[in-house]
Amino acid sequence: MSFSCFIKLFAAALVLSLLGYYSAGLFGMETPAGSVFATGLLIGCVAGGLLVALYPVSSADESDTDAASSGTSNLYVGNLPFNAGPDDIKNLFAPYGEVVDIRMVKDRRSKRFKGYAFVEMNSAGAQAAIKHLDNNDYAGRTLRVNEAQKKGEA
DNA sequence: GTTGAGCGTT
Repeated sequence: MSFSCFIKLFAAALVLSLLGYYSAGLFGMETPAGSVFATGLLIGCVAGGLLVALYPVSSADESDTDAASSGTSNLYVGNLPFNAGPDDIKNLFAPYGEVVDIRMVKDRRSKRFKGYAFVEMNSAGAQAAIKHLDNNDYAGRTLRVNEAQKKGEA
């Protein structure tokens, strides 16, 4: 979420700075290219800041309505192989429901995967995933899939 | 490139 938001901000700033650069060129300004690009960067930063100030409202509203309509719940997924990635988890849970979010827990210090993750998906799919994936063999290990205890979402 | 029970991070 935060990463995609940051990427969007960065992309918006970049695009708008280029826009400012070309618009300055359209005005026929004969200023040095460096200052023109600097002005474009300034415009891009201001516009990007405004965009980010407006963006979370609509985004939160959309996600809230989506979460409320689908009824998401998070699952605790443990005993995962260390070489598993978000795509593997997504592929595991995708057949049972709509996977909204995947958070892989890694060690805060070493940034390494700790072997368990949290998957947020719609409640029906969550129950189906628990029924089908819990205590099942995956890559030589017994998968643990249960409802998460904390950080629950309404 | 390391590890193996575990309910978390921005």
